[in-house]
Amino acid sequence: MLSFAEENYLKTIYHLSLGGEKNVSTNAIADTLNTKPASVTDMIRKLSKKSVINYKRYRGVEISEDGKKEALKVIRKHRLWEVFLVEKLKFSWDEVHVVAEQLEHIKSPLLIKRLDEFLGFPKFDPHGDPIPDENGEILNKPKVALSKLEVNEQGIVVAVKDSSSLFLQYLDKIGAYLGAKIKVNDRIAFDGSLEITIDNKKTVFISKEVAENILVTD
Amino acid sequence: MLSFAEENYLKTIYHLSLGGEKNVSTNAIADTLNTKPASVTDMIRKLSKKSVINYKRYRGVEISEDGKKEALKVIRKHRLWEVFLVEKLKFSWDEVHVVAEQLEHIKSPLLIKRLDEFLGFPKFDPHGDPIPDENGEILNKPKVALSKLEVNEQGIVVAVKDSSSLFLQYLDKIGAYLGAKIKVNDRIAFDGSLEITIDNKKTVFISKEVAENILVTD
DNA sequence: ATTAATATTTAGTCTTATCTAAAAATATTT
DNA sequence: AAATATTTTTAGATAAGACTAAATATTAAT
Repeated sequence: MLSFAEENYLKTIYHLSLGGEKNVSTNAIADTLNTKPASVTDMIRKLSKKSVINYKRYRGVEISEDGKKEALKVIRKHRLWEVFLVEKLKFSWDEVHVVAEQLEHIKSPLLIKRLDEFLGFPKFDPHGDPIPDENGEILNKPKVALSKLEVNEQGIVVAVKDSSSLFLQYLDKIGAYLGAKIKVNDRIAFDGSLEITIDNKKTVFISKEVAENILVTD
Repeated sequence: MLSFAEENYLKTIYHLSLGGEKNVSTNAIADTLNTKPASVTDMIRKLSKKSVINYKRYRGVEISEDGKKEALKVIRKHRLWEVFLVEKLKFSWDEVHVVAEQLEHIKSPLLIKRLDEFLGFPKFDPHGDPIPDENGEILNKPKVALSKLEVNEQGIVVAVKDSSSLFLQYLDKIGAYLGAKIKVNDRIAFDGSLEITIDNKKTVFISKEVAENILVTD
């Protein structure tokens, strides 16, 4: 059984290992967890002993199959709780993360089974990220940045790259909710900004940077 | 801010201080928490420094006003989560406690406010214990053991003294749910057992011991 | 009122998770 | 390829929460 801290490290390693390189560096882990590299080395030892990661000194870590399973369990819990908070308790997009960080560590398989049922077996969390099933399988539709669409193409908002409060609040303000349909009307050659129409109602301009941080599918 | 462990100690001290003596002994705390007296002394020091209890060496502890408030906050969370588990997630009486022990430590005032709303501002938990409000106020109807009723009197099941799984499962079996109306038909002089009718439907015999562990109000 | 029994505290140790400072290994630059 | 910079690890400390064993207070019993 993993401790809270161990679960957090493992989750971080899993997330980092999705971003390119398969070997995750000590510093990268320390940075995302706001701890010191020395602490990371200590924890890595423990996780390695529990064989949820593979580790060679000075060579970074690779998550094992077992570790991936454990990480996905935590991520499943996190995302299910986020759905609960938004759909049942009327939390806004940007308020859920901190609370879900705590709830994800509650140990009770029955609780998660029943929560899943209660929520109607959701497949995506409020940020549009897929919820792993009990076996750790993830449904993965191809996602593309809004900035990559051609003029007159459209897509459904399914996720964001930047999930800072500031960004999510901005999206709320312009009405670019999860599930919103966005059509690209025009691309301004000067700065790459876009004129878009949201849900066939509102037409706004967004910067290139914003468009790069909104992910859509068709 | 109190840690998980500190919250658990404080909750225990609060509960113990309701049972008669105002000064709670080191051993009593150790017994209910399944720790050793030496560990209790250590923790008592910490809690005393945070002024949630008053402590004099060898004289046991008394919970302070601040401490009472903190304890009631935790108890409020515990009982609200129990309502959620039973009413929304279809947990049975005897499954909720262990999970609520974990959920009660989640730190988010907003979460509890919204949960309370979502549940319709319940006043009692599934065991019939009152839920403190945001200010720590408890609604307290006088409760009496079923064994104390006269023949032909009746009452509503509002709580149990023994909340072990075995007992709760037995109550479920005979249909003596929270809120059930129980009428005492007869008292057997030989062993003090009772013949009762539950919800005007089912008539069963229960032992004196069982009757002493069911609490009712009128 | 001593003695015996019980309760409580102290002293010292362990584990988990963190830190700082220094040493060692790896990467990068010139 | 030697020198420099960066990354990672080691060594040693600290704080929380728990433990055992021994010492000290308090309470009960003769």
